[in-house]
Amino acid sequence: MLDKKYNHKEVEKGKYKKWLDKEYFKCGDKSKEPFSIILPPPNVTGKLHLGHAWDVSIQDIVARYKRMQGFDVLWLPGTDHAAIATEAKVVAKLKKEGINKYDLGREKFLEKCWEWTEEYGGNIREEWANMGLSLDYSKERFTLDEYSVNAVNKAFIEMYNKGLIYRGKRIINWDPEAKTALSNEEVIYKDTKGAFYHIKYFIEGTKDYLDVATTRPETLFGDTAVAVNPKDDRYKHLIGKNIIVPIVNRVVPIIADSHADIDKGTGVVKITPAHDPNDFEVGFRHNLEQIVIMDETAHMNEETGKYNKMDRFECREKLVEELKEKDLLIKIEEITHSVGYSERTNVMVEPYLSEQWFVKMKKMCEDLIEMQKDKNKKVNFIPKRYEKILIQKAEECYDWCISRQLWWGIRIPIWYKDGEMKVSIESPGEGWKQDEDVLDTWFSSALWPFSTLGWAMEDDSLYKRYFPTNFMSTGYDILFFWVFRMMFQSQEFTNQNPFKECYIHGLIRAKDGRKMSKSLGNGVEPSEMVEKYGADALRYYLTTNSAAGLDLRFDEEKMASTWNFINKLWNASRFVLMNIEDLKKESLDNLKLEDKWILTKLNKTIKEVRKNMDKYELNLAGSTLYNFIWEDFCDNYIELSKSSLNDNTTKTVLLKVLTSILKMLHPYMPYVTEEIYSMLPIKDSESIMISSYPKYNKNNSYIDEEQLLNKVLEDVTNIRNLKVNNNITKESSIKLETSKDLESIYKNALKIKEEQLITGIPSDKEEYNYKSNYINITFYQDGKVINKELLISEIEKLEQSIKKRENLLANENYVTKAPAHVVELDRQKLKEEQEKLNYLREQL
RNA sequence: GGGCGAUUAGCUCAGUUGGUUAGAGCACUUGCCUUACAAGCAAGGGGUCGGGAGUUCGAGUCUCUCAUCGCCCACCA
Repeated sequence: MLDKKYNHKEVEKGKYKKWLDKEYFKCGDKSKEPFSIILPPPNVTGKLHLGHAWDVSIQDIVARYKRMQGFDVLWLPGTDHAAIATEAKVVAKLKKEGINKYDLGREKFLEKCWEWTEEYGGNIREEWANMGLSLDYSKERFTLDEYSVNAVNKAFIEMYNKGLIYRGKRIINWDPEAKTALSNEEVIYKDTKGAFYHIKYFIEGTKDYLDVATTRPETLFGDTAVAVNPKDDRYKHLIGKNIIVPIVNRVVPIIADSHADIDKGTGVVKITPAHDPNDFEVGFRHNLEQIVIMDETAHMNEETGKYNKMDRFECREKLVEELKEKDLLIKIEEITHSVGYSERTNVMVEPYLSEQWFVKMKKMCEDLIEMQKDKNKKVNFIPKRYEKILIQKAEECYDWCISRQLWWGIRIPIWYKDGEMKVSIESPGEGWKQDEDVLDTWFSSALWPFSTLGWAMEDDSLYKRYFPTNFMSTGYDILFFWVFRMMFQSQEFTNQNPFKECYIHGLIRAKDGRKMSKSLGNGVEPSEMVEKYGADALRYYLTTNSAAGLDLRFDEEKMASTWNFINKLWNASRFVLMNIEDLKKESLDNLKLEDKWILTKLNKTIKEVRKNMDKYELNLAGSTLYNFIWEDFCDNYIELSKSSLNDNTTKTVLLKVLTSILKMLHPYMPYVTEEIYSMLPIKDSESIMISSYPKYNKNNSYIDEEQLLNKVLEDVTNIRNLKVNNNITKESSIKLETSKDLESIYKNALKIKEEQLITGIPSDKEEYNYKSNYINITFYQDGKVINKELLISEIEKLEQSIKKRENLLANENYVTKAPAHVVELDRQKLKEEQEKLNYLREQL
């Protein structure tokens, strides 16, 4: 016997281990059609947050659904070394111990990183288990294992040989804290208070100066020109003359370049080719010298004279003082402008001239756009709009900086000796030195859908069977970081897209709509919710409370109401199990009206749920189930079944409906459905996980009976309403006229006792009547206080409705143009309303 | 500057190719311990679907426009 209350801790205990022991999560049944999902690998040293919990719930639902439909499902788990994020954490930890990364040396430092990975790597696996995820752990991968490293090397070498990867001295985004280059995607722009510093630049040999405005005065040490727009009449005469950079007193040319915007600031712009991406381009066009004025920690270098070794911000302050003193500062105009910060270390990014490795993007972006136009090859995005966003990104693509001056990662397979350069995994021989840099962590992630399957391994059988994968799910925040890059890399190396469907979900927000973050202290841990409400409740809540692609505000009240729903399921199951214990053999020979009704509703529900599951509309499938279970099954069918619980047919219907409900809920709520399923007296498999998903069966539909009981239940509601409104008690006498078939249903639903029934009409009582096509019922009791107001307002409402409908049906356009069944429904409805109106008028 | 999304009940949100009276959870009112469940049951109240215009027999849904909030990209001397 089940407990009276659902206890998620009891229910969830031990089940995951059992599934693992039985190897239900393992793929490989060749007799079945393959279906594959690759889990987006979380940061190995991170924690599972609610966003992950959402993401993995979606995937597990799809995996379990497909498995129950008879697919050979591979859901491959893995973790990411997350180069910069992990390295930053290890550096911070060492710092606390008073150890400097560079003193430790590369090899020792990597040992520390591996230790860290071992220590924290288990956390993630534990949290996957808590969520009940049906991952095939025998295929688990890590972005630094040989599957990934081999693939990265193979891909790099191929791209290098094709000329898709090149080395160049460019302005990149430099993180002076982590001392590494970043890709554009790793820079976050934030509005920051700053100022325009207007500085006097004297024209050579004159006492005239130009007002040059800059937000970064300290970069003047690197100025090698001042530019004006060639069309700017104010300065035309100065083009070709020289100007003197203040403080350093360097003589530089005044050049004409369209980069200078006539309407912006003073129209004069200083050019610092080594410290600004636009200036770099200008410098390139005009063949200007590039003077680097900072070191890799964003401290000033020897080019800056007395400011040498000073921090960039301190230098700015001191330099402005000096400019003031020397009367070179015209004014300081405070502004708010957006400034780039490093995604990981949160320090202000410095545009920095350095030698880096890049992936040439133009051709691959064009190919991606082309492939997206091919119906058979494209990735289907859910929701669709993300395809457009991706194409826009591809249209304005720029080259991808892939080298990172870090140690934790996959090293670039390039070797140098005496100015020569060779691409190779192993050292080409004596005296060759490998490039010091590692690759952007996203370079390995981009290959993930096929590297994990053994694309670069001798045994590529998994790759052959499961690639391309069927389904990918991820948040929109990594659309450009990851989805985009997986697509072009996969297209480059396999000529096809890495997945057929790509489900994009939003971000989890706090209840007030703000981002969940450590600093705000409003974060919610999934493990906390699992503890409090169970994994089943968390999974169902996350996947049924928003539409695809939109953010979700986390609301613990809804978690609680999800728990209530499971408790409802639990108790309905309790009721069914209590009453079918002795069911030996299923039998449906004696179907009553309510049996046909619930079986038809069930059949419709199966159809609807499957339709939505197939479209990955998990919220719609979920709410269809919710309504069916709570309203149709619990509130109506179970109540009606109570009068015939000894009947084998009733028992069978209860079992059948419950079994189907459990199966359809299983992808959402694996634990509780497994628990209840295990107690069913008759079932088709040892675990619900490996049972088959309910199928729509058109022979199981009794449309007429369904309609009839729907009407009867409407009557029941109306009669209950009449009773409530008029205070009709259990002691009232009742005259009941209805058909034989419906009598017991009405009696049951309205809880009419035999002794209340009378045949004559008592003269001294007041009467209350309700009549429809199926029933004519009158209640008699003393002391009538007619609720005239209520009756009148009801009549008024009805009259309005009738008028509206009559007008509609009088409209020839409507009658001729609208579909026949819609018009027919209106006619029927009108008839019913008119009958009801007559009735109400009589009562008044 | 370019683009995307949101705006529906007091709150948080669903709403499929345009088609009966726009739904749910929570909150609210009234009455019930009816032996599956009081974390429940029964009956209710509450919405001119952000504003305006258009297409249509018919618009929460399609088109245009305005507003507010949010996000992404680009620029940022």
